[in-house]
Amino acid sequence: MIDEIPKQYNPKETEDKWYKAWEDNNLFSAKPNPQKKPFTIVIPPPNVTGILHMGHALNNTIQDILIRYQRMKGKEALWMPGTDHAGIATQNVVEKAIAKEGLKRQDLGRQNFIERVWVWKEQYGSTIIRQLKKLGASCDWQRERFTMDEEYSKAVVEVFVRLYEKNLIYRGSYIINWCPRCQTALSDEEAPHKELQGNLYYLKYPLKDNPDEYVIVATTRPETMLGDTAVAVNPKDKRYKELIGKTLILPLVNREIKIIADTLVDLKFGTGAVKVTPAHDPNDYAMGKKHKLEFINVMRANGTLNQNAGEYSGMDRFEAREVILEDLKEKGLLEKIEPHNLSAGHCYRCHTIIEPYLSKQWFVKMKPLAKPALEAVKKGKIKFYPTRWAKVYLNWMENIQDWCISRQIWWGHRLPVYYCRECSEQNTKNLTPNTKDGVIVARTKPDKCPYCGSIDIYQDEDVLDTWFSSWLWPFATFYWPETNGQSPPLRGQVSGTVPSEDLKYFYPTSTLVTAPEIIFFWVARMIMAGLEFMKEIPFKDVYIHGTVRDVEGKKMSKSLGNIIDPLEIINEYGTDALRFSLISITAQGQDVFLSKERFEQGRNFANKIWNASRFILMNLEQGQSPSGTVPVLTDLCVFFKKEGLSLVNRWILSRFYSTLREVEKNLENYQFNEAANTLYGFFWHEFCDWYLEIIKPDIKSVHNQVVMYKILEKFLRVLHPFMPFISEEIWQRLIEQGQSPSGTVPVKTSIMIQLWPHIQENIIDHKAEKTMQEALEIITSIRNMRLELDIPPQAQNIEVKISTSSKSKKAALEALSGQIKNLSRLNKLEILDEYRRGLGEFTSVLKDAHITIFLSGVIDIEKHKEKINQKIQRTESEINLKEKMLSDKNFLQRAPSEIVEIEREKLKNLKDEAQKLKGVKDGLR
RNA sequence: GGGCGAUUAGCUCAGCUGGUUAGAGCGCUACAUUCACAUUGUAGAGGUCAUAGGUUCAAGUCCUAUAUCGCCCACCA
Repeated sequence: MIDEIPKQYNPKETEDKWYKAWEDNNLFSAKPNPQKKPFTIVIPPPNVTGILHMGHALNNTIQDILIRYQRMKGKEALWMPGTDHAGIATQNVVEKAIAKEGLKRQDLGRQNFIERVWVWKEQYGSTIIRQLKKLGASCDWQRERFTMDEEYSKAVVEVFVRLYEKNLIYRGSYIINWCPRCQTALSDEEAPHKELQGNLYYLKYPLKDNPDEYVIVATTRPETMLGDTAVAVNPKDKRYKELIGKTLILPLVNREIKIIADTLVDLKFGTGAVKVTPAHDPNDYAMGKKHKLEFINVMRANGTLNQNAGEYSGMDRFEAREVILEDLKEKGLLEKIEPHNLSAGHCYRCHTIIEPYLSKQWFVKMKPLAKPALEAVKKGKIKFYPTRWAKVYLNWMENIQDWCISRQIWWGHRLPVYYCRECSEQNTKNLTPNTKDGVIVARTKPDKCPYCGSIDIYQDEDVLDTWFSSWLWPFATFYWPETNGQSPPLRGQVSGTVPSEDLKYFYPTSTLVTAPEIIFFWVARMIMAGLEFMKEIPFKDVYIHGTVRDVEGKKMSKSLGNIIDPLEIINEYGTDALRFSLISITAQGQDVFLSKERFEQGRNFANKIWNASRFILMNLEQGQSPSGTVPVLTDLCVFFKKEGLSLVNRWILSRFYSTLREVEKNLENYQFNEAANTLYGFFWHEFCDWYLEIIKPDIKSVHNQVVMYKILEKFLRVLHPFMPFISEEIWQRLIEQGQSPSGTVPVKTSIMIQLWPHIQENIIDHKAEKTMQEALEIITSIRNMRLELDIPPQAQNIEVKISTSSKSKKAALEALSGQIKNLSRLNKLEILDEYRRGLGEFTSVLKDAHITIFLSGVIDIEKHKEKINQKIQRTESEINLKEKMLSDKNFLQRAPSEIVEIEREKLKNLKDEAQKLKGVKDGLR
């Protein structure tokens, strides 16, 4: 049977097999259980158009670690999965697809187009879900949600109506961010500013009274001059004082515009005179309102100029810019062009430069929602990890602007807004002013107008911002607002669970794991929505992880071609390797710089675990201990009372529990890399490199059998959240083999539902750890000496004497002498309590021990002397430092006495060591 | 313009609340293959902790500047 275990771990043979087993046995599902505390994570829903990238891999690995850990800790752990309909992104993808057939969405019409999107969604929308499964994500898939599910959409409508009724949603004409390519309004967050290399154009606007005189204005977007309706100067500006109130002739259009005074104008910028285009700039818009200027829109939705642009009508905005500059230049009205760096908003979906555009949109009033959300973080009800993100959050929240939520696209939640044609006509005629412009906001389409009774009613064409549904994710996924238990059945039919109970039980959720880019879009808004609609925070902790970058620090993106595909890594190295490598290099909240080679570490670790386990399985007695008195799996505590354990076993057990404690602490503090590295170091460098090597010759002893088995078994459980597949594979083999005939042992079940090992404080033995540490140092020194003295590795006729004046150390060394001989490949070892120098020997000095090696062959005495000399020098310089320190009155007075004691002790040891070294040196003649 | 982060070994990075000799992975050097594992083992080399001040008995760690790189936010037309 053992022979069947291959020498190399093959992830492909285990991963799909175990994932299927977990799913088939419903191990991911969670439901309210009054016996247990809940632990809930809602997944940041990936876009349906998404394909798994490293960011997802990192994000979801972290969540899976948390969920698996808490599940093993005995919590009812729910990881709620789902996808986001991603309005603009998805619409763009499908538009591209139909473009291949030579079609535009307008050719299909709204209804048909949306049907196409649904078809697309059914076909490709589960790609990302399948990929998350490859990653080992233990989501409760029976609960999978989609932001356009029927029930979810009800929540969206409900929220819109409630906010409208509270006067927190309004409609109005404002300058918004317009993407001429997507042809929709965007929120401020969706139009991030990027630096652009542009120009500052100085244009001359002639005075009406005196066409030979000009006011020169500076602009970065000269094409908007066609919509200018004023020129503004600062009232304090002496240069223009005389001109305020005068009239200018707007070139090319020959419109008369006034010079107005406004403090908004910066005296130092440009010429101090600014052209005012109220329909195309937010500042100008404000001035336009204030000074009652005319609003002239010169652009169409697609970014071409409209009929107000006269002869430039039909040109693209950037094409028009060039032509207009040409024309101005011809008329001598272009003063100069200066290079100028500016920043402009870019569409976050298609990267087109945003046009500030006057249009009628729907907005959410944010200040009232922000207030409690600010408090929640300020009072520490919600904590950010790392804490610095709280500042970012607070800063944004304090300066929050109203949220533009209407989008002029087709894919999304249509606004629950209806218009009565009758009323709006009446209203334009100003006959019935109390009909709210015929606007009806309702949960379902009304049969007739509540104002006038007309049945001529139509729904608003626009859809809502995707984030207007995502911000409800922590509770809408539990079928809020249904609360009467009569809600729609869960997908996959989990019987006995009623959604309202779920919401009560699992909300507020525990931890949200996400990336910094999404704090404003999603995290902040979820907090506002949770507090507004649930009257409670949506989550307690927010863990913000870093961005995955390439080795040069660039964000990984398709267009840069610097992507490392997680699926390729899974294919090549295995999922566990991917997860472990990612986690081990991700310091809390720091960005991750990745190259493919990084994943070798995880693969190698998996292989190490595999082979160590293979070794243990090969050497593990079946079922019962050889003596028949000690069942292999008897609880350690009971066992220890009966039998005294060797130092080695006490040491490794203590090390294991110390490690476990460290890992737990790290996980509770969201220090995943620390946890992973602690585990790695323990298993590889302590358990494998030392422990297994030490016990190898005596591996069949009862103690060694029990301890080796117990540590592997417990280690696998601790490893499981990090490397779920390999831990399960080995666990299954181990449990089967280790099972005792008495049947008192854990039944053969999945590792993922086992309990996390309990820290047995009484087994942590610092003294044993220290003694062992020193013994290991001695072995290392002997090995080192062999190399230094060029003793061939095969040579075994080596004699060593270890002399120490410490009685306890002597006892420990005596107990370990067999192992020391073995690991240092010695033929004879003596432990003495006093060092006596003799001829033909070579001695190394440790803190309180001499190691003397006897050789009859040829050796390089000079080389050895040199080494000793170096060591003496190093020790003496250290002694100097310490002496200085210990003669410093300030130090003695102010440092805590323990520290002083430690330093004194250290100095004593150093002096001792120097003494011994000198003795050894003298012994070399 | 405001804010945040980074600067530690050849490379990529850890180092939590100041306190023994600053760590890891990769790479490098030497040696090792009847050994669970060469995706390995043993041993080793390699660091003025960006710079300058300061606080402290004590600074990689705290404070203040400076430099370089990166990110986020902002209505300089």
